[in-house]
Amino acid sequence: MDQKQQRYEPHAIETRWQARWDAERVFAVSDDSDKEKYYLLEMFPYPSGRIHMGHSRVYTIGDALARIKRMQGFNVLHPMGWDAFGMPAENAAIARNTHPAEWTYSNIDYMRSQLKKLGYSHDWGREFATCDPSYYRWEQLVFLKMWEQGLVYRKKSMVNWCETCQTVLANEQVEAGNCWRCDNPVNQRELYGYFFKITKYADELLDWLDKLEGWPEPVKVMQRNWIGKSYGAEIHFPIEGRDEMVKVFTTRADTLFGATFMSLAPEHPLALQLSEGTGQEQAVKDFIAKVKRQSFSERADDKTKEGVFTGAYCTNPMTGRRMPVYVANFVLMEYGTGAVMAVPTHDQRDFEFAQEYDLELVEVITGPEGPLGVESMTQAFTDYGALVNSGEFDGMSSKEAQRAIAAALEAKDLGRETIHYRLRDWGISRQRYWGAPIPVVHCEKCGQVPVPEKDLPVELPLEAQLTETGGSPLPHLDSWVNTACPTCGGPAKRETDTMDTFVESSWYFARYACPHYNQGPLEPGATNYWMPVDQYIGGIEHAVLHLLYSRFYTKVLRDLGYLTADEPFTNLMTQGMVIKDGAKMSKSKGNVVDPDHMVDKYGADTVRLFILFAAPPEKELEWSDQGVEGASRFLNRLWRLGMAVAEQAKGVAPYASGELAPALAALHAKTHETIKKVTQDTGDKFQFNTAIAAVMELVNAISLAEQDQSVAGLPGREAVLREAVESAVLLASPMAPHISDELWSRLGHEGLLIDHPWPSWDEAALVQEEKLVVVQVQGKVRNKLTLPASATDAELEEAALADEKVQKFIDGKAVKKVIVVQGKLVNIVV
RNA sequence: GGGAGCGUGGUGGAAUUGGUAUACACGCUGGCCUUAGGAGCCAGUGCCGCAAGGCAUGGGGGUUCGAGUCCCCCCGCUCCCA
Repeated sequence: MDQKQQRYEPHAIETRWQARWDAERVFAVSDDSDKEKYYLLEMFPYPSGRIHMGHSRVYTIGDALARIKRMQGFNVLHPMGWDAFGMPAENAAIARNTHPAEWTYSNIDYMRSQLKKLGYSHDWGREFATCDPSYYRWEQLVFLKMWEQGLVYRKKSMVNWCETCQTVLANEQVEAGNCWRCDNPVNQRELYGYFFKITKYADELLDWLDKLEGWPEPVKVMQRNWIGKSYGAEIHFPIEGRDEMVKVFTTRADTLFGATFMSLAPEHPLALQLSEGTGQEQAVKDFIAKVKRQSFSERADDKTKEGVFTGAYCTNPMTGRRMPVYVANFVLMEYGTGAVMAVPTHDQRDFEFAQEYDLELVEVITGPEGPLGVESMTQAFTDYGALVNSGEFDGMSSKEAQRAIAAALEAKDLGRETIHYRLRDWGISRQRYWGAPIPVVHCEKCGQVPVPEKDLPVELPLEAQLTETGGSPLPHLDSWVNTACPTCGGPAKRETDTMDTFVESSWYFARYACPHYNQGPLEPGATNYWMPVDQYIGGIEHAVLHLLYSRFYTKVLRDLGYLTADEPFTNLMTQGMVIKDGAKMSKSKGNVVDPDHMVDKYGADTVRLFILFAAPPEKELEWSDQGVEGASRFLNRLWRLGMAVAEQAKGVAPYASGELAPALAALHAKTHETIKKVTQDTGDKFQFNTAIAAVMELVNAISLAEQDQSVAGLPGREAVLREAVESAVLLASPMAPHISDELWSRLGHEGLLIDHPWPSWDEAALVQEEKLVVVQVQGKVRNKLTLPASATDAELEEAALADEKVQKFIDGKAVKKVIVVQGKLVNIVV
């Protein structure tokens, strides 16, 4: 062995082992196995150019778990690929005068090499990029099948338009009025687009959340809120002098008798119409224009409740009251019907609005304390209660009245009980180039015609030239746009919108089961075996985006007969962000740490170990250069000990049985305690931080024992040391796989640790002869006694009472009570 | 405004069903070794106190033999929804 190799040299070691893993294809899996399957998946990356710290974290967490499961005897699928369509490719292509495809594929090549440098156990044989026609052709096929089932439709509607991105966004992709990707304000525009009927699955998506026991509660709550199922009534308010109704959805039909005016969203089609000829037309126009200039947050701010009278009136269908119709900024077109029956006595926003514009108050619900009196109300009474001033419904509870009033309205054909969902259909049309073409052609004679299956894929034309103005080049690419109608053969034009890239990520996880299958999107045998994903890992920012779309799409695939799984992900883990100096890493803040630089400086094992050690996975991780140094120091320590023991215990088998001196018995016990702790901390929980702490404790204990002169030459010393070191190496291997494989080989083993069984602990080794018993007086710790483990509770009590220090605190007082806890604690009450 | 979560040393963070608060690591202090130290090893490190001891898990109450953990109120921070 050459002298140089005695030192821990991470780069040499890592290159060597990565080459061997690659050459032997050790991470390739098949579904032909007697072992139980375990499908572990991290959210796949967008090939933006370089791996960032967030990627390193999610893939390190996933890799540690994948390796543990593999060692524990599972047939582990751990694939990797690329979410490769998307706008950054277009922007980069324009900026660099290249093509999105070229930019994307070169990024993929670079990022793949980065991931490999981190030593992840991905099965690269299953890699694919979603921008490859062999992938998106199946998405187009599913689109056609969805079309047949009425799950896709085209409509003109008000849509969210991001000016910066020059495209439409789905509701889920608008965050606080801004674009989820570029964070610029989103405005409304009327456009044609294709929609997936996710609303048809609203109930199933909601109900199944209760069965997803392996999902974090916050994510489920967010999805529940997003779906927003509410029971209530639709109520029609006839408009005075017109043959039209204002339709309203309310969950508080019980307050109908208190509705004294009507509030419309500024975008409501009736808002302007109703003001025509009333003299209020200009005022309404000005107000709408003003609201349009307001940002989302200004509008949502409770303090700025503003409105304007339209000059028109509608009629309360129960009381016949004449209700002035207002346009109000706090009413949003996106929710409900864009119109709110205003009950100022029992809704706080309506109350404030009524105060501002001096509108009438009628109290119709009373609480246990009786009526508040409209004169003295300082805020709305929003609780449920008993009805008053409500005619035949007086005395009913809110709950009873809601149903009774809805029934009464239905009898008059002016309303009905109904269920409302906040969830809207998923708009998937994007006015962008770098995406999967929507397989439809538009014929003057036949209208919209789906492309026949045999003509798939509709390939994205790579010859398109992007222009600096940003829009999609597809509408201008005549050679591609002009085609023949599949039905009549006449001239037709291709749809030039592409699909939302969230469609690709809604089924990639299933495609990993059969990435090369070319008879359809999914091969039944493979997906039946692998799906659903047993453990999914990714950022919580996708709680109502990717994670909701994927659930929906999985159910669609199931109903189309492509899958049998009901849900895509059995267990979900959402990892926290990586931050530096208390803030999210960003170029503008200058606090970005590049994982590549860290790997170059310290090696992949150190980076991985630090990432896992610094924080539990679901929490934020504060990057610390000193913390990385600490991880590096630990690996150096492990290396030195491993090498020392390899030398001293050459040819010695790990300890199995025989009498041991107390110090050696203690190390043997520590070894098994550590195996137990690491197994438990990493198994169902993902507490790699405490697992690593336990391995560090073991290594500290080995280090002490190795230097302990009092055990030198004693029987079993080398065997115990070997057992301890080999255990430490095995337990550390999922986190720091390269150094572990290297030490394993230096310890005289042939195989790879990934193929080695996970160590098991011996309960007998954990049994100690003596126990530390804490003695309290009045609940305060007064002494700690070392007593035989066999001591009974009575003996513990006796020993505690006899103790000098304890006596001092009892101070001659009468002992009232003694509590003994399972041979580890005695509390004396005086 | 509504909902959820979180507040533990100088720092990141540990603490089974309520049972030794501060594991592990960083940082810091002192020492050893060294031509040197961004290496290694040893010791110390919650606060007050010479000590005995007392006080400490955002603040205040409560339940309990015993509370970081359970309950109530308040303060602060974060996230989601409006």
